[in-house]
Amino acid sequence: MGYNTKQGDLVLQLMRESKGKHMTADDIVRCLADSGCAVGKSTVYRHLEKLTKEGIVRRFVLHDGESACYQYSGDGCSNHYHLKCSKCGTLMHVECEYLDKVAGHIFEHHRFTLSEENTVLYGICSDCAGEAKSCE
Amino acid sequence: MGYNTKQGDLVLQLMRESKGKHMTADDIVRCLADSGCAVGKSTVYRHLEKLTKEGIVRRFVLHDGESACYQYSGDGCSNHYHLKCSKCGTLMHVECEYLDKVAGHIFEHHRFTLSEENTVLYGICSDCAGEAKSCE
DNA sequence: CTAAGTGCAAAATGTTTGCATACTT
DNA sequence: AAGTATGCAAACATTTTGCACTTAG
Repeated sequence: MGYNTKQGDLVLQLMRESKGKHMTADDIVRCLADSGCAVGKSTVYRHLEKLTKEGIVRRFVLHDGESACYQYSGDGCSNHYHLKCSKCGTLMHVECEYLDKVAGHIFEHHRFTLSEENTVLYGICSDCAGEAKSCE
Repeated sequence: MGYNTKQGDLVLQLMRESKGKHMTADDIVRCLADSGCAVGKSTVYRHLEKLTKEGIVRRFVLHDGESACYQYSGDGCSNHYHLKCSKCGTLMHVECEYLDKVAGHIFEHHRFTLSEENTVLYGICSDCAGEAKSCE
């Protein structure tokens, strides 16, 4: 896979541009197609696998049966937490110094290496909390 | 689903007996079939979904594309955090003042009401972190 | 008797693979 | 030219769903 190809560049470039965000394989396929540079689904998967192995991209699964997400991990990738509302399903991305310390606490006091990107904090978002409990 | 059925009992009973262990839906189907009490796959899925909603069983996704695991969560599992090792699957129950404050922080700063009992923190336990990375 | 539960097989994902063709080097 | 990468379609695995049939209340 040493060859340099248009498709490989497109995938890497998109991931790099989307630093901070995470997207599913399908998002990537659609995004590339929308920008007029369609790349085959299998090709996208193959590049994502390669990039993941190389550590350039990180792969993680947000609970349930949901599909895998990929995120550029390149340089100083700011880890962020995910808050998911159990009612409406909204996923919130949170960057927060205080929360970053939590991983440190857990490691020091509970001897457990927290994986922020694989962890989803469940609860109720303000919209759902404020409204009547009817959307269940 | 108020009805009491043989199949429902079998699934619940198996989960209860397997307290501490976790198994995939397929494990459960196979296990029941092996003990001479075959239960249809869809029925097993339906009961697992119900039990999960009721909080009697907890659902996990340990790794990437792997299938979901279910574990009896029985009684008194509220008010503390769960740490799940992505390698060995061990579930740790953690009570901790510091972590209790996290929910407060999230509510105040991110307007999100965290649900401790529905949240599982994923990472690597000290046993797995200490050993060679061979159990993958 | 009526509503709910069961289980098969088919559909619906999300991901991987086989293979002929196109592209890199 | 020789070997890789691509992309379609088919294969896969897991979970969900449609529907006729059984069972609990």
